Amino acid sequence: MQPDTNSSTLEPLVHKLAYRAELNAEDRAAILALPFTLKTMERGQYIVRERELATQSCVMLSGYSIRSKVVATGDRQIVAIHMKGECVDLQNSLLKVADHSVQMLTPGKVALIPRDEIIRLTLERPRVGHAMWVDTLVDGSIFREWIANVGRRDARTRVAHLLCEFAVRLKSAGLGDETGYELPMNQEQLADATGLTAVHTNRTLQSLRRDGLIKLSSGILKVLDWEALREAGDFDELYLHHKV
Amino acid sequence: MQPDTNSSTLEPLVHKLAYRAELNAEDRAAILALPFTLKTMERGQYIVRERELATQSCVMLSGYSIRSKVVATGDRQIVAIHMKGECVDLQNSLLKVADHSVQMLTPGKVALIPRDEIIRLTLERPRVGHAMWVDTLVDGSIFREWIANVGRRDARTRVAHLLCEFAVRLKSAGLGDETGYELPMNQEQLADATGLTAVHTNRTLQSLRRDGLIKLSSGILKVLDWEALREAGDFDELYLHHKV
DNA sequence: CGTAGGCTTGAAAAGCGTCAATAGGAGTGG
DNA sequence: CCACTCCTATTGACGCTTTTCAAGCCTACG
Repeated sequence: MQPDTNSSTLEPLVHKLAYRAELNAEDRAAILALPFTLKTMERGQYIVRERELATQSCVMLSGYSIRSKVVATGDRQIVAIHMKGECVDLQNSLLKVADHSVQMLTPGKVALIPRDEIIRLTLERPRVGHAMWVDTLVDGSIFREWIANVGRRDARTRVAHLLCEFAVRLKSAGLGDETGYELPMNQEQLADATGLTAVHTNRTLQSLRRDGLIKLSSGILKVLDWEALREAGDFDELYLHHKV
Repeated sequence: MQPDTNSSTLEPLVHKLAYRAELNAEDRAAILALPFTLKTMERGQYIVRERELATQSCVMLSGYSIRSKVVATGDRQIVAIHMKGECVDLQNSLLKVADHSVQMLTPGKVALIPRDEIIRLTLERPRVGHAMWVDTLVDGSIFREWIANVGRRDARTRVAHLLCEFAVRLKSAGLGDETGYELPMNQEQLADATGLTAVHTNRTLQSLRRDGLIKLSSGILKVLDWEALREAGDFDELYLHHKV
């Protein structure tokens, strides 16, 4: 089921898009034929910074990245996390000036594709354009769930929800499943993603551990009771639209 | 500048999309030629409910609507507000099963367009597809700002931010400006949009009034000091991508 | 062996939520 | 024109979740 995981081709993107809409062989070939620059990124390195002009789109080939915004008090809110195969910067590049930053969470490889090439491809091959559009709609769905998560859930629920989302998304990227995975974020980053402080995130994780839902140490998360975690996190994967 | 505001044609949609990408006369005509059902909606009426199958997309011709999600505790989070010209249900209809509800905030008219017709149009006229895609990307940008708003800003800042967003969006829809507008939400709805309680929203509004930033009574908001409100709300309209 | 980054802990304060009661205003019907 | 009702706004007192600040502790790694 897992496609070519060669980290030097756009195969992960094809895999992702083919999941969003039906693509024929020519469509796939056209995506693979996109010109791109391969770039090896370090942990913490910025792909785009807020207010910059973005002229390239970025596809994750390996590693993880986050999108974040900084508010007036200097606090940071992580608004999305991206993994293999995801297009992290269509948003910024199509809208020209970046309204948020994108930064590597771990080391990894990315493919930088000129914006104009993406646009050309979508105009020439409307089905590819449709797949990208649908993918953008799914991103939107995740954003909406995150709004609800930080807006209306308490700390414990928020954290559990995030851990559940990770499990499901990592599974479909072939990087984990409901029994556990490698969590690429530290507690401060979890806090920034859930709108909490690092201290409270720590206490919340302890509460989840104490109740036997998870085991988490040195970046390895073990889900001890998936159903309980799912319930604690008010998690319903519908919004991920994984089975289209 | 304002287009035909006839509330029985898709002109508001053309206006909106033409703002997102360049459309020629044929593109515009094709949009206007989309088959649709005109529907007059009452306040509070649902356009789509969470988990329903959505087969139609909905364009707002007049009035306001909200998207919302309900969490396990029964609390509601409003994740978006829509006004004239906006396509409120591409998200749900392209993704087939609705991951959130859409409901009228005020009475108004909407045009229901079969999903397949939208897809057909975007495949036949990639430029129209591109415009819709960009529009979806802007929606995403607004979602991200809302995540930051409810995740990292305090009550006063959140409310002020929302009031600022309204001013700018209403202005571009020709329904108000930075000096004031008709606010189509009550305090409970403001609370649901900002992730606060109605009581605390009330106190927050009073604080903004006391400081001479706004005047708000019976649904009419007057902005007494735009610069101060903007600052109080940590508001920077970049994320609305209004000047493409 | 020392340092740095991340994790953990405690105590106190703050912000926001909860509960419950009151007030105001618009519309309705007598 | 008044009485009634419904919906929304307002207020007060209290409690709880989360934040803040500050210190200490691990563990990986050079």
